[in-house]
Amino acid sequence: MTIRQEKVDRLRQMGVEPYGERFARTHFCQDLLGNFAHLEGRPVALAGRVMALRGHGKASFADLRDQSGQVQVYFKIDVLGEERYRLFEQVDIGDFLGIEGTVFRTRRGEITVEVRDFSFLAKALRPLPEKWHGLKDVELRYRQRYLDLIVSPGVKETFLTRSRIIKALRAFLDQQGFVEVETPAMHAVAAGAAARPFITHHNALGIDLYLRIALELHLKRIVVGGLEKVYEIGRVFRNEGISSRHNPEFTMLELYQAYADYNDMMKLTEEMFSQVAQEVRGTNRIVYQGREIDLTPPWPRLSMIDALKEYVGIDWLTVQDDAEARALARRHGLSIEEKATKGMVLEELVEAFVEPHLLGPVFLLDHPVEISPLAKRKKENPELTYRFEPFIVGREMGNAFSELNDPVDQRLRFQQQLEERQKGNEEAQALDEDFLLAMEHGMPPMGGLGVGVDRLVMLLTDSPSIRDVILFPLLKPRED
RNA sequence: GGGCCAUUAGCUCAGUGGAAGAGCACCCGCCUUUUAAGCGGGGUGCCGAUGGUUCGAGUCCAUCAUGGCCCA
Repeated sequence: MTIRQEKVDRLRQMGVEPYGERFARTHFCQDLLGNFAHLEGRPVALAGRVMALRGHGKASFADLRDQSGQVQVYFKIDVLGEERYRLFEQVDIGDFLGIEGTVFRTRRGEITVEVRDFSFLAKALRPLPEKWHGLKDVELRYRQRYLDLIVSPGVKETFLTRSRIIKALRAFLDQQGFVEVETPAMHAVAAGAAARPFITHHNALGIDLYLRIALELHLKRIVVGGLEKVYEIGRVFRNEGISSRHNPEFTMLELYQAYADYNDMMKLTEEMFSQVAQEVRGTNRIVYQGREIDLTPPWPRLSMIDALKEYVGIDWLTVQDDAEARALARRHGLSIEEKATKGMVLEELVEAFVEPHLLGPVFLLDHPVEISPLAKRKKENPELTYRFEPFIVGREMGNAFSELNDPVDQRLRFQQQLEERQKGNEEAQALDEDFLLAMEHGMPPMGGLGVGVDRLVMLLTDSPSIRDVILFPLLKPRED
């Protein structure tokens, strides 16, 4: 570090500014590799970071990298003259240079630029990680993601793919006639999902606010207002633990379609996943962690009750009450709280014995009403709702329902959630009076869908951890 | 929250109670088509932190910190 600082000082003494300004680049590195026939002998101007140096006394090779790729550049004292060659001797691996020169091919066949002039765009004071093994320390990879992007193979591609996935989602929804909207991230009431919120404070208003845990209730207000197909792709925040599948802030896609139901949402989901996979992978048959998954629609529909019968052999329809449900689950080795209701037990059983087996893609449907306070009850069985979750590789990829639009029932459901909360369930949903006010003005029946965008990106980039698809995952600050 | 594992040079790692090491990177010298360039020389360190055991601790023990994996 001090040695590199001395080089900066030396350059300034030589009258050269180590931190340049605008540089008029004519080509990307990849252009030279892909179009050598047309560029041989022609002048080009490249800008990028020095990735390697191979000195030969009075001539030297360097590898210059830009976003498109990497190309070799050749500095020769005959061409540059002694003075500029002395400047070149101050170049380190990691520096940003702008170079001008002519394209040729070396004896060994490598496409190279013979440098006629160059300038320092940014001198690096710290070295890059080792070129061969790269960065193995995952903590360093996340804390200094810029280094990870430079030296770890595939990382840049993952995030470029993430960008293409989000573009493809937008393209699909726009093409289906959905309107993209933006709703507040700071809420007076954190509702719309079962999760604990982050609390923040507004000084001028003198009130606490919550970072949103879902997009749902504001998007529904918009449908009340007459926009019939809306979506938002946005960050939500949940104050919970961190794991390879959970980051406290993550990206949700939510969409709502008036006059549709959850069957329409299933069709939309499978078409959307399929189309996005085609767009970024070029196929419906993707491989995730060694398993092949075929996203071609239609996906199987499996009700929770049928799933329980199929995977565990339990006939749920014969279960009479909460106590019997709890006893049944305990016989299967689950520890169930005394206050758990029949519907909660059903969810526990399915989560424990069914979900891990759902390689999918498959829609798991018809969730109990107690755990689905925003979903419409099933006509033929009011203990259940028109709700589904798409599962792929045993992983919940989203959540959707025919949305409850009866304001009286909605109030009742919220109140049941409040009772839950009083019993100690900190994740029970909050009552959003302002949302009820909107619904009381008349909310059309609609289908709604939420998709965990990060999990979709994991699936389509074959990434085992959510941290592989979030550029800066949350970490504890370092002490020093 | 619980269990297991990791933390040594800028990076990747070895070092299993007795003199802090290797490769890359870096520094000095040589080298005008090399490419994980090469040749010769140089170790640049708070061994995560704090206590303890011991004649002696990178190594053993305890606590803490950060991270990873598994579980709740």
